[in-house]
Amino acid sequence: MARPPGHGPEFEARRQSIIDSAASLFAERGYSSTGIAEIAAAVDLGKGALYYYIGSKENLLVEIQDRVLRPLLRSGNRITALDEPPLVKLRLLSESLLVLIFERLDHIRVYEHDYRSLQGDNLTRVLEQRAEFEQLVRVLLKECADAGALRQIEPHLAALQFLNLHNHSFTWLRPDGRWGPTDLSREYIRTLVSGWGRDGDLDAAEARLVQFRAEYDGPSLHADFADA
Amino acid sequence: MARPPGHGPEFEARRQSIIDSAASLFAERGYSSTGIAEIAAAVDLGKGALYYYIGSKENLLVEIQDRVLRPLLRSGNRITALDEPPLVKLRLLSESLLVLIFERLDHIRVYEHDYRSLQGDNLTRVLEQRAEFEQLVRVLLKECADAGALRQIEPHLAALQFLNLHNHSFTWLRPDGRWGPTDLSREYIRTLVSGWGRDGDLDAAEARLVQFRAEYDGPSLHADFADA
Amino acid sequence: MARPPGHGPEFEARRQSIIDSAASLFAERGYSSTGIAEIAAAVDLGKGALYYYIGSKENLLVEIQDRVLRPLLRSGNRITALDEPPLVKLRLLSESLLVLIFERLDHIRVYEHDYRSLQGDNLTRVLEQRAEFEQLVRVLLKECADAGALRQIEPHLAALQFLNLHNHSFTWLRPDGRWGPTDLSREYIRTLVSGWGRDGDLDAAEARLVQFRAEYDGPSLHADFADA
Amino acid sequence: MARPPGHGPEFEARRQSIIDSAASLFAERGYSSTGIAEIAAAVDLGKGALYYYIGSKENLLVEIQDRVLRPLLRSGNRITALDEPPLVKLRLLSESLLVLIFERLDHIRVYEHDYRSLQGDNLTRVLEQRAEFEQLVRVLLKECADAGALRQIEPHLAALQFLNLHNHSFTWLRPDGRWGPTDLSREYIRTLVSGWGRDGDLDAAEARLVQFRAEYDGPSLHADFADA
DNA sequence: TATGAATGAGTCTTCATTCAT
DNA sequence: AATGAATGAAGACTCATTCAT
Repeated sequence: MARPPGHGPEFEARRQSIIDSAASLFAERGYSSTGIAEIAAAVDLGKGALYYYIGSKENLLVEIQDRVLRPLLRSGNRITALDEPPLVKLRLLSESLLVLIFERLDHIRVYEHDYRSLQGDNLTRVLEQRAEFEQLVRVLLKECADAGALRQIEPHLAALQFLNLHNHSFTWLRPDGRWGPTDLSREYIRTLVSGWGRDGDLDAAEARLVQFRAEYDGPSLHADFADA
Repeated sequence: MARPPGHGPEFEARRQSIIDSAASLFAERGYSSTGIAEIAAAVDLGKGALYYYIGSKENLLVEIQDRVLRPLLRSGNRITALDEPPLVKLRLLSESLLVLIFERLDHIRVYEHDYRSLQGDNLTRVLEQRAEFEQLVRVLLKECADAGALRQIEPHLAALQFLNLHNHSFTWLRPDGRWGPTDLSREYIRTLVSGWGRDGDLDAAEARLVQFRAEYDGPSLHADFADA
Repeated sequence: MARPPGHGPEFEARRQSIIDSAASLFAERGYSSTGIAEIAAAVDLGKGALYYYIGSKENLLVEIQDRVLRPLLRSGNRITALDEPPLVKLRLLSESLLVLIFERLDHIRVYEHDYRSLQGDNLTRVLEQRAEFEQLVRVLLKECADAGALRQIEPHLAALQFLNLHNHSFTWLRPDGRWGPTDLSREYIRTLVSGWGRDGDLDAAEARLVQFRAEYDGPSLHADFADA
Repeated sequence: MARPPGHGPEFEARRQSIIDSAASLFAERGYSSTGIAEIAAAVDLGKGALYYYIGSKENLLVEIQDRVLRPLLRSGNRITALDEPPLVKLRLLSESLLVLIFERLDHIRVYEHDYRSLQGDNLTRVLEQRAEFEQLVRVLLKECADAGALRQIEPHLAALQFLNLHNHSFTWLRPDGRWGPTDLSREYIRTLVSGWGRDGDLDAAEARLVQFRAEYDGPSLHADFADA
C-alpha cells in the first residue's frame, strides 16, 4: 500500500513516466479494459516492479485525474483573479482549457471516460474538483453578464454550453489536425459570445488580448502539464 | 451467436427488457466493468438462461448502439427531406436529437462511452453510421449557409460545434432536471445561430416552427425509441 | 431416463436416423467435442424433442458401439462355425471386418476413438465384447497353426498383428478411395499368411474361397449394418 | 499467449513436468474431456499459476505432438541417410518407431487420438509433419523394392501396411508387458518382409544389424525423448 | 410428440495483487 | 529495485439435462 519509506532519486522520474504510459494505454483501450500486464510490458518492467512504483491500478487513475485537474484549477484561479475585462478572462480560460486538451489528449480521454471507475474517497475528491471548476466558469460568466457583455441568460445554462462546447472536443480532436487551440478558442468564444450578447464587445476583447499577452509576465496562465 | 430459430411470443419482449436492464447497468458502471453475472442478477435469470436471450455480451452492446443509431438516422433523414427553410429543419434536428437523449439517457451514455468496445464488423458498422449522421448535420448546415442564414463559417467546424453542444449534454442532463429537450434545443440553436449569423432569421424560424407543428401530420420526426 | 412406455410406429425409425446423424458428427469432431445442440440442429429437432428419442448423450455412444460390435460378433461367430479350412475362414473374417469398416467409416471412427468416454457398466460391457472378438480371432489363428498353415508363432502375437493391420485402416481409408474391402483383405491376408507360413497354402485358400462363395447360402457372413 | 519474456532457471523444468502430467491425463481421458482444473490439481498448482507456465490448453497439445514428431522425424532422417542396405534401414526405422511408442505410451496415445483438436496453423503444421514421416516410409520402401528385396507391391500400400502394423500397437501395448520394442520390431518386419519378398534376405539383414550396432557410433538413431 | 425456457455446474482464460528472494 | 512465481476470484461463455406446457 504505502510506498516504501525511502527511495532513490530516480524513483519519481520513473514513476511519472509510468503514469505517462498508462495514460496512453488507458486512452486507447479504456481503463478497465487495460491490464496491469499491458502496462508492465509497455514500460518494460515486471509486474512486481511495477507495483513498487504504482501501489495500485486505481492509483494510476487518480494520478491521471490529478494531472488534469491540478493545472486546470490552478490556471482557472489565476485567470479569474486577473484585473481584466471579464470577456478577456473568458477568452483566456477557453484557450487555456483547449491548450490542455491539445497537449495531452490521452489524459483528457481518460479524464472524461474513466473517472467513474474511481471508488470511495478518490471518486468524491475528483467530483468535488470537477464541481469546483464548473463553479469557476459559472462565476466568470456571471461576471460577464453583470458587466453587460451578455444578453439575458442563466449563468448556469451558459456555463453548461461553454463546457459542452469545450469538453466534447476531445472526442474528435487530433493533435495534427486542422485546428489548433488558439483558432478553436477564438471560434468557440465567437460563437458563444456573439450568440449570447451584443455585437462589438467581442472585437474589443480580442484586441485587448493581443495587448495583454505582450505585457503580461505573471505566472503561466496555461493549464499545461508543467503545472501538474 | 445466432438466436435459436424458433422462440415463443414472450421471447422478444423478454429480450428487449433484458437489453433495457443491460443498458442501465452499462450506463452506470461502464460496459467493460459490468459483468454478465450482474446483468443476470438484475434480470433475475441464471447465466445460462441469460445467454439464451442475448447470445453474447457484445450483442447487447450492438443492440444498444442500434437503438440509438436507428431512430437517429431515421428522423434525421426525414427531417432533412422536409420542404422547409433550412433553419427550421436545423431546429427540428436539434430537438429530435435532444428528445432522444432525454428519453433514454442510459442508452446515450453507453452509446457515447462504450462503442469502442465493439470489435470487427460491429465496430465498423457503428462507425459508419455515426459518420453518416455527422455528414447529415454537415449537409444541413451547408444548406443553411447557402440560404444565407449563417455568417461565413466552415460547415465542418460548424457541425462540430453543433455536435459538441448537443452530444455532451448527456454528461450532466437529468430527466427530472431543470430543462426539457424543447427548452434546451431553443437555447442551443439560439446560441449557435445568433452567434453565427445575422439576427432576425431566427425569430422567423421559431415562428414557422409553431405553425409547422400545427400543420404537420407526416411520420414522426422524433428520434424516439418507438422507431428503434 | 427410461423411454416413455408407449410410442408410435415412427419412433424407432426416427431414433435410428438420429443415431446416424450423431455418428457422423461424433466421427468428425469427436464425441466429447460434439454438443447436444449440434446434434439437435443436424436432425432439425429441438433439444427437448431430441431427448425424447435419445435419453442421454451417452446412450447415443452406446448405440453406436453396439452397431459395430453386434454385427462384428455375429458374423465372427458364424464364420468360425463354418466347416471350412481355417485359412479360408481367416480370409472371410478379414473381409467381413473390412466390409464393416468401409460401410460405415463414421461408426468405426467413433468406435475406435471414443469408447473410453463410456462410463460404468456401459464401458465394462463394451470392453467385454471387444475382448470377445479378439479371443475369436485368436482361436481362429490357433486353428490355422494347428492345421499347419502357419509357421511357429504365438497366436497372441499373431492376433495382434491381424488386428493392428485391419483396425488401423480406418485412419486413412476413404470410401471413394483406391482400394475396396476385397482387395484390401486379399492384400492383408497375403502379407500376413505368406509372412508367417509356408507358401502355397494361400493360393489354395483363395481358390476355395471362390468356390465357397458360389455354393454358400447360409445366413450372411458380412458384418454389415443390416445385422445391427 | 507468449510466455513472459524472462523466467527463472526452474521455469523450463517445471514446464516440462507439467506437460508430462498433462500428457498422462490426456492419454487417460482424452484431450477434450480433460479439464484445465484436473491438470492444475495434478500438478498441485492454482489455475492461474498453471497458465503462467502453459499459456493455453492447446499449447499443451502442441507440445505433446512436437515431442512425438520431432524425434520421429529426426531419427527417420538419420536412418534413411545411412549407407546401409535398405532392409537394414527399414528394420532400424521400425525399431526406432517402436522404441518411441514404448518409451512414452501416453504421448503416443495423445498423438494418435487428439491431433484433430488442434486448430488453424497448429493443425496444419502437425498434418504436414505427419505426411512428411509417411513420405519417408514410402521412400524407404521404394528403395527396398528397387533393391529387389520385396515382391511386386505398390509402395503406397506397403507403407500403409507398415504404418498400420506399427502405429496401432499403442492401443494394446503395455510398458511392462510381454514384448519389448526390439522383439516386436523383429516380428513385425519378419511378417512384412517375409510376406512381401523372397526368403533369405531377411536373415542377412538381421545379421548385418547385429554387426552394425557394434560398429556404429554416430548420433542416436533412436526416436527417443532425449531428442525432443 | 415437440417446444421453448431454464438450470447450474462446468468450460477455458484473465485479472489485480502479493511476496519471498 | 526488481524478479519470478503464485493466488484465487472473477471473466465470458457452453454444457448436458429437465420440465411445464
